[in-house]
Amino acid sequence: MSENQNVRVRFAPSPTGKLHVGGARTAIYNWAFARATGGTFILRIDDTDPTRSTDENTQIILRAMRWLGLDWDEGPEVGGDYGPYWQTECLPIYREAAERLVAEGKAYYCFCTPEKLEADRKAAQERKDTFQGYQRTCRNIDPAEAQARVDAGEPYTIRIKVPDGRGDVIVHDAVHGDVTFNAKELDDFIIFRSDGTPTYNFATVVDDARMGITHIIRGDDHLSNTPRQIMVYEALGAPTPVFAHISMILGTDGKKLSKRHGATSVEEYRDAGYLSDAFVNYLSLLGWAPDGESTVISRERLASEFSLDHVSKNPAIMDPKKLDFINGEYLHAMDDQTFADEVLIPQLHAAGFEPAGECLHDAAWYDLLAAALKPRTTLGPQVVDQAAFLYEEDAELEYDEKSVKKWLAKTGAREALDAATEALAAVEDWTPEAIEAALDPLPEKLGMGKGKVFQPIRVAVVGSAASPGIGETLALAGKDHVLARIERAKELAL
RNA sequence: GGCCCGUUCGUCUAGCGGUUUAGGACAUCGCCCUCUCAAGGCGGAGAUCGCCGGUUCGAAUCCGGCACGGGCUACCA
Repeated sequence: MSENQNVRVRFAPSPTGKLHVGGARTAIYNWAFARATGGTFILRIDDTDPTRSTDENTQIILRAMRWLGLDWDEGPEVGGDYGPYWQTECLPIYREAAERLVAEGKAYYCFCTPEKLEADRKAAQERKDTFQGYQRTCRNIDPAEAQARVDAGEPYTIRIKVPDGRGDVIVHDAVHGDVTFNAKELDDFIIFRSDGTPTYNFATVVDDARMGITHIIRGDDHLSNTPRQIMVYEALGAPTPVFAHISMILGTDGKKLSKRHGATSVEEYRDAGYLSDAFVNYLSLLGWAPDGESTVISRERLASEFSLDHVSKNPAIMDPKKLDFINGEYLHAMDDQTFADEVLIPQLHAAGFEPAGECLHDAAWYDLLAAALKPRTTLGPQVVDQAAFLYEEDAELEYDEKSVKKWLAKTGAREALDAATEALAAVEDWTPEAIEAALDPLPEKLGMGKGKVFQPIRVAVVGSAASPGIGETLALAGKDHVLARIERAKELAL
């Protein structure tokens, strides 16, 4: 990747809402591309729309970026040599750039009212013109006259002047290849509104040029706007960057992602218990594949192997099942200690099983619980249901009806529980190994299958027929509780 | 209306004219392991590569048309 020594990329969200998964993936690709090429990753806040942009949203986005682990080299909080990194602070810069284009004859004042534009558009439609854009009414007004009208206080916008005979405008796109547009189809579009604010297509280009952005990785809804933006680069006399338009992320029904698909924002995934690494892993593979084989890709690998030519062109449907699988892979790869500290214990606190800031058991107990639950968990909060039986009062433990019917209310169950009581009461060192050593001889002694013996014990202690191994389960529950629960369950056993 | 983009198993994808009886992963199904539930191991099913033509000895791969989906065409971003 040494050919891209001076790569500068940017992620430029508008703080008009939370960071959604599509935006997150765009951010990830920009970040990964910068890291893989040894370039610079810039974060810029595109808040030109003051009515919809809020500071709160900005904070949410910054928080999401940090959670995702996408560190930026320039931007809010870290600064940089190409500031400001907030568009609202750049208004004079845009103004100056636009005025300069007018002075150079590359842009012009337009005095058409919205009503006139609307009427023109309608007329073009009725005439069935292939071109339905701006009719260039004000393009040839004498500059001196235009200036006089501006000075007189007449409302105006500023339009870019698409050069006559510009011919084909070619967008060099790293994922789509060269995409050709005919300049004749391009509007003399507005770069400055009558209220004195710049339009998006102008402001971004001014900033991207000013910041020396070399590659623009963004959603492919911008592809059609790109030739317009190229007109601005050319008017500004700035080099045009390489573009990379990435596809959309869709919901499971193949439609645009929306609330009815469940979680759409990064923070919702964080709150649901997904691991940052797993989430980034999943999202990066949604539209990019290093080799077609790998499913679990470390952040390090992403940051060293990411390349634009392996980005796919077609929209991707979000698959929650695969996200869960990958999250599980990361969970299972943790050591027990880490799983206990970062997943298990926080979840127990969140569930209210243990009082905030306090641990009811010793470290060894949590490690044992972690070891027992880790392979059974693909998403953090799942440990809550699995551990719930450990936090019930013995007398209030609820029995799952089906499990009782299948294992307790059966002949032989009573016999098994009696034998268990005797064997377990004699266990001195209450560890999984010792418990299993005590229980192991029972099936043969009683002449029953292992299930016939162990399942009634399990249901008695857990309340249901599913739990980790019997040794671990009983060890975690504690000797006194186990014996009490078995005693209580005998009433249900035949 | 015009312009632009996209289309490989249910899903994410590999594939860049012959090595492809189209590979992997998730999901699904079955088997093994087993005291249950998971995890893990093994295996199965699943794609006439959107459709129709063309180029070629040979096409998922190149070209054209069509269909379907999406985007832009705003004093939204």
